[in-house]
Amino acid sequence: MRQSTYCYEYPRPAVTADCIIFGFDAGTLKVLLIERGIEPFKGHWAIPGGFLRENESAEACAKRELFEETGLENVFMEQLFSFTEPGRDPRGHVITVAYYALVKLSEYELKAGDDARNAAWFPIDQLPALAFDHDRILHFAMNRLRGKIRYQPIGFELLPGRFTLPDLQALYEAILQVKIDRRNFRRKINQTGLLIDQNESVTGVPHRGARYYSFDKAKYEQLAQRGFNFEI
Amino acid sequence: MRQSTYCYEYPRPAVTADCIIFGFDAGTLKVLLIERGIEPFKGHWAIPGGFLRENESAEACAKRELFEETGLENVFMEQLFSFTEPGRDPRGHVITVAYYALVKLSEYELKAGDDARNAAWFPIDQLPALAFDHDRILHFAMNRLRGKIRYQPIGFELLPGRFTLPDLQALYEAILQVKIDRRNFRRKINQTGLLIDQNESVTGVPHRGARYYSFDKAKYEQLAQRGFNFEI
DNA sequence: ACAAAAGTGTTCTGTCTACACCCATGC
DNA sequence: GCATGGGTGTAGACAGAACACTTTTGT
Repeated sequence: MRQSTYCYEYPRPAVTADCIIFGFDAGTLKVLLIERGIEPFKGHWAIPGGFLRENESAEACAKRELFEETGLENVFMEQLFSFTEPGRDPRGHVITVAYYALVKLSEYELKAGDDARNAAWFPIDQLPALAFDHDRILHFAMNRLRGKIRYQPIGFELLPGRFTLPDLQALYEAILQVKIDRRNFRRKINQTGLLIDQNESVTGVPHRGARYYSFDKAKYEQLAQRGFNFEI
Repeated sequence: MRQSTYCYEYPRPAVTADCIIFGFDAGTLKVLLIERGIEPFKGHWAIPGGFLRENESAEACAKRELFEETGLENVFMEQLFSFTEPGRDPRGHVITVAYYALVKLSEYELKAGDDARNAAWFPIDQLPALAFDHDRILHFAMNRLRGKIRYQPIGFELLPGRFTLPDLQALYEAILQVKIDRRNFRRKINQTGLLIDQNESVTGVPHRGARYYSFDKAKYEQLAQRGFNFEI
């Protein structure tokens, strides 16, 4: 049996790891939110997260939360920022190490269903009121994603293993919130030499079907080590 | 009188804020380090930092540490990363929210002298062995600085209010570790329109003295709000 | 045959790079 | 007058932006 209280000479804030989980579906960027079942902010939507366990790193905690909510593992995850102001949480001083993850919604669909808690995907421009300072954290994550997608090939983490160039372009347009010229976009992407042509096309659409490609991650990592810079 | 112990139902890691303090002097990028007077790592050099006080934000804590070590206030400071792995500190689970600060060494020189603890500036390429995982934190900070100086006008935070273009170029060369063409560098800087000519030159040197400039921070902030992007 | 989206090249413009000579100052 | 570093312009290469027509497919 474990002792029921932990005592320290100096006060310590509580520490949580929260994770903004982004997905991309039907041309729309989405985030996974959890409806809180307990106070404070009962009934509000919140970013998934929880308190660090004993001797658990924040990243391990965030990955655990992600797995519990989505069943997904081995996805792209990166530390975002730590929010440490007293007053963020009415229960006392709680500091949050925030992460963001990019998941392939196509893979997620298969595994969902363990919903003891109420979880839902919200389009990024149709968010409900959020608990705590989670709107601030989410804006932080959006800005990071917008900045990073331009010089790191992280967009592919949001698409299925096989995707089309129109898909990829729609993803960039949704995240950057700009229209991109089709010809210039394709040229830039092709110049990187990091797409593998799958020699297959979309079928069953009433127009020419787009070609499938996949991202050559191994090649990218080789090049990255030699100072190559992905830029869109 | 305050109670002598704090008890919580669940275990909590201890939280510190540490701050890498960068300075620039004589063409060299430097960091301020503290020689530890107590175990663990007694006698090793370490990044200044300390435990969060009750209801203190990590940023406030880092600023307090900075002021205690250097006497400087209102300097550029930014959150770097949080280090949360158990095992970082032999005393138990300690998570560190790391910051980095850029200080004008010219102003610092005036105020130094409150050295109860042993503090010293080390050139970035002549570092001693560091305590804990502080070498990792420092490399993190160097990479951030290198990345950020290219698209944010933070270099000016390391120079005196009045500086010359050769000074500025030396700063960029020291941080980016590349040689830059003098003419191209000057053109780029001038194109930003953010330097104010002080109509004065260096004197007392056995060659033509370089002109003094200052950085127009107010103008930059105006432009930044309208989407202007500083790029070198 | 037509509707709907995929695919493809060229021109123009502006920016980055490379490069060499004169200028001011103190000794 | 000479040694030292400060200051300046130009030509060629390259990359980004703008732009319109043809191709494929299902109905």
